[in-house]
Amino acid sequence: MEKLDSSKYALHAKILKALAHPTRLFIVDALGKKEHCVCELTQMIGADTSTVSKHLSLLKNAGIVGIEKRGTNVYYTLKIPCALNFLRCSREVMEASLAEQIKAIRKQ
Amino acid sequence: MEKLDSSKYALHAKILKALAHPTRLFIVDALGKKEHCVCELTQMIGADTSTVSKHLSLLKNAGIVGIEKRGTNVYYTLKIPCALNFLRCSREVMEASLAEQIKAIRKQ
DNA sequence: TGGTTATTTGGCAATATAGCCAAAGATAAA
DNA sequence: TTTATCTTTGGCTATATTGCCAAATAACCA
Repeated sequence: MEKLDSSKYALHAKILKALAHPTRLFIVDALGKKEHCVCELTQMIGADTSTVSKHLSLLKNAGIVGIEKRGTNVYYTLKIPCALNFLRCSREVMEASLAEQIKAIRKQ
Repeated sequence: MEKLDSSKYALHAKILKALAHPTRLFIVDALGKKEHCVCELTQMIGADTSTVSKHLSLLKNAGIVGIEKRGTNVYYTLKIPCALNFLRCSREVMEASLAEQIKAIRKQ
């Protein structure tokens, strides 16, 4: 096992942190189906454009999404399809976790 | 696709957030090999016991680890082995991301 | 019981994050 | 150039997170 202070864990954490927000998960999910410009995503999400833009910039920084400018629009694409496996996997974690919590509640 | 305000994304994000810290990734990695008590993890990590305990409690809350008390020790175990697939997957994301960044630097 | 070790919890300060508004940049059309 | 649209950035406040110390709790042993 690598040492804690090695960069491995920090880099891992950075990727996970980038994905660890409901809005950003929604964005990754949407981009997994097709590219979208900021204005489309803004409408789907229903937040301020600047807020959505900042989420996108965060995802771009983590290398998860990429951009393509066309006219005045900026289209975002999912660069790492593996991120979707991530989500599938996290669903399993989530469901196992929920099942456990339900069991715990019933025990009371 | 589900709506943004559905609980799906929030629950996903909660799991990811729980994993999104270098120390907690280290812990999950370590517990993937064998159970450990708090004192062992504390020594490996080199932080205050209370800090490690709080990280563990956070992971427990997310349903990722479980505990077994033996004597005065509390042994933590990885409850969701899928979390390790997570890490493998995130490694791919990370490596793809790094490769991209290196490419970007060379372009300058 | 009292003492010892292991763990958790409360409290605090430093730092990071999220989301809004307003302003600045960028691009295209008139 | 002016205008309009799309996007990003700066600034701000509210909130959350992290990590340490100190104190409380738990379990065992003498």
